[in-house]
Amino acid sequence: MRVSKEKVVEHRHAILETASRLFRERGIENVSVAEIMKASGLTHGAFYGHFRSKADLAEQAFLTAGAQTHATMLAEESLDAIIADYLSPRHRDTPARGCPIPALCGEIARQSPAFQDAFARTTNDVIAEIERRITEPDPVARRREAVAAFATLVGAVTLARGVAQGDAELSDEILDAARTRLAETLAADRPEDDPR
Amino acid sequence: MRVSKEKVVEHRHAILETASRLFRERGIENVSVAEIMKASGLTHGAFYGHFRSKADLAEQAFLTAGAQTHATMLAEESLDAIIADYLSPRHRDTPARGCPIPALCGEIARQSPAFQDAFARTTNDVIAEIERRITEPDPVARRREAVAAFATLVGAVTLARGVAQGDAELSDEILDAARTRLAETLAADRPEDDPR
DNA sequence: TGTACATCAGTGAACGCGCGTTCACTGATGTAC
DNA sequence: TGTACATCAGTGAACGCGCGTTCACTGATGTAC
Repeated sequence: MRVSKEKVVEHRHAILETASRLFRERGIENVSVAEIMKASGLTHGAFYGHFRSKADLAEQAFLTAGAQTHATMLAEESLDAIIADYLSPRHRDTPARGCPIPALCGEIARQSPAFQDAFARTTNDVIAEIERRITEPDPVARRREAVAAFATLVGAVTLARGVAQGDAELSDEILDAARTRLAETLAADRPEDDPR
Repeated sequence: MRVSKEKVVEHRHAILETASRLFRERGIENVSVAEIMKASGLTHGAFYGHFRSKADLAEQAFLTAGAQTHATMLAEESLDAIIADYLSPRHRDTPARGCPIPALCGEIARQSPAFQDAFARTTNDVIAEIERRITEPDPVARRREAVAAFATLVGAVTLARGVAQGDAELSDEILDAARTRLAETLAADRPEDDPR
């Protein structure tokens, strides 16, 4: 049956949020359209009134999650705070609410060119947000440090999630080691801030 | 029709090698049993004479790839050579022959507990191989550096693969930045070797 | 060494299942008068 | 403001397809004599 215009907007929003959450939690290919629609309080047939295809939804859900992550980073004052959040057990254990980059990185190669472009752009945006908080004066070195730092963040979260079930201690160790390493690199960038 | 005992061994080996290659290239869930068997020169029905299930094959294929990667690392003299290999465009572009850890990390959470244990063990083995080549005398700091270095390696390869189609320049930049960062960390560990 | 037969690796049709997507239908919403 | 009707969001059955897995059958291998 037909529903009000307000409900249509609400439904579209619910589908996007549910998909964004489930895709990060279990991967795009492991979540079905029917499951997303059921979790959004609708039946699967209504899906194609809101999105052109599952691939279209996946791309928009990624952008939604990317924008939320970017906004969270903008709100953080210091790079230390961003790193602490990114490498927290909480971020490792709740990918559904976390950064979509490590969550979906492995599936990107099989997505559409438009999705791959969006993924690369979001990655660049996040790196830029890190760079803005590095005090190193040389712009080339600063950019390089930001890229390397993000690689460490993504690798630590990805690996920590991968070994979480098989070796919980190693998982914690990975997060701690990455945090310590990044803190040392940061400190070296601003010796005047670090009295050691 | 029945085949010779030698052929049986050859067939099992072919299935394992093909699966190991295809799983790393496209992920376990995106390669079918039928495709593996066809690429191994057999029909899908013969599969269950060699392996109990696809999950069983996946676990053994991972261990095969892990052992090969471990052997390659053992053959490398220096940590710099290991890092250069791991962060090479060649490793990024041919996951089928590369380290199975970044290739399969994202799918591990959905595999059997036995598989997850094997994944964590292999990760620990690779980290130990890195640690053995770090000159830092304090064992706690040395272990920490090895764990952080591997997180950076895995993150750089994973991210570089993720953005390879969408932004080839960024992909190269990620590999270079991680290599530079690790080289600097390494140099700091052995100031007597680094005249700068 | 040669023959007869039991063994069993491989074949390919078939299974039940879940997937993404389509579509005829329903009935509440929104609009024209 | 009240009524008649056109619109269209949502429903649920149905589609073709590929998946992992099973199984009756085939015919070359390996063995007992």
